Amino acid sequence: MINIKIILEDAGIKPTIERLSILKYSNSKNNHPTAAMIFNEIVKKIPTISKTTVYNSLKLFMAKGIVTPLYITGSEVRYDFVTKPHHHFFCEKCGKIYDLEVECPIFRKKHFQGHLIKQQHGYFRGICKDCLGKEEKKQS
Amino acid sequence: MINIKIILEDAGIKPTIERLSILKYSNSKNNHPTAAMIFNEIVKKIPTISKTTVYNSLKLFMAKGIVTPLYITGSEVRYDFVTKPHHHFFCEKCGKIYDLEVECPIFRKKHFQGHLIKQQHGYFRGICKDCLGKEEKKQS
DNA sequence: TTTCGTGCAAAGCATTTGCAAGTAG
DNA sequence: CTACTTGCAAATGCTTTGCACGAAA
Repeated sequence: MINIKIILEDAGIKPTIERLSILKYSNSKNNHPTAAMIFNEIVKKIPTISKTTVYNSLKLFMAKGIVTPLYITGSEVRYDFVTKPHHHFFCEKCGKIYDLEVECPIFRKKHFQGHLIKQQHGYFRGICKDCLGKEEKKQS
Repeated sequence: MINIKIILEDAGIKPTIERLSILKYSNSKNNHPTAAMIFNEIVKKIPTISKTTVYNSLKLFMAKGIVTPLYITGSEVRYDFVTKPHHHFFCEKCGKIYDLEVECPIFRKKHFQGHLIKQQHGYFRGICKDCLGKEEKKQS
């Protein structure tokens, strides 16, 4: 069980109710939400929250390395709670992003062809097993 | 030597001067340009060209599979002329994108954990060898 | 009091859309 | 004539910025 409050305190971030909610939501549902998804969910419980605060908080979390941005869809940033290194699969049908654990030597290298590698990330795109299942049902 | 005109004709696209220029530029410099970079370059030779035409043409090329979008920087789409499968390294200092040839079994799979994989892309970020070289010079 | 956090409104950018005028066959 | 292409201008959508109010130490 992860303690959200301690994560913020360890990073030197004051744990306000807004920040706790934002970090909790980006972690709990494991759905790699957009800023809009986070806002729409939290505004139900904290009606006074603004999008500015969501963006401010996410920016702060990124600076501290607590969340990472995923540029997988092209039109909007998805936020990923940082745990252990992993990769992502984006379903073009339902828009869901799955975590993938992939073993490959290149993903452990610090240098490649003279370049210093600070981040590496496997992006996969296609149709997820759930959506494939629905297609089969339709046809039968 | 690639014949740009034939590529367009084979794809069923009428090779107008604008489209030829756009495709030529996204291929020749091998710099994975943004729409703005393409526009700024071409407007020097064809002063009447509009950004709309650049976007229209790129959309058409993507629909035909002639170019692919790269969502590597987060703030803008970079366009990649499609040749053989490869991966990308983005330099945070100079913004340049390098092609990488990486061998890894996962990048050849069509299915993974039940998902249908249509595209896969290894995405690396850090500091390129040129910028590393410049840093060393400064310090000495 | 001084600093920090919040949030409204406006601005900024990349991209898309509506539509009118031009071109090719 | 008909279908396609171009390009201006306006709109859209995500994100950032300016600024003022309010809370905390």
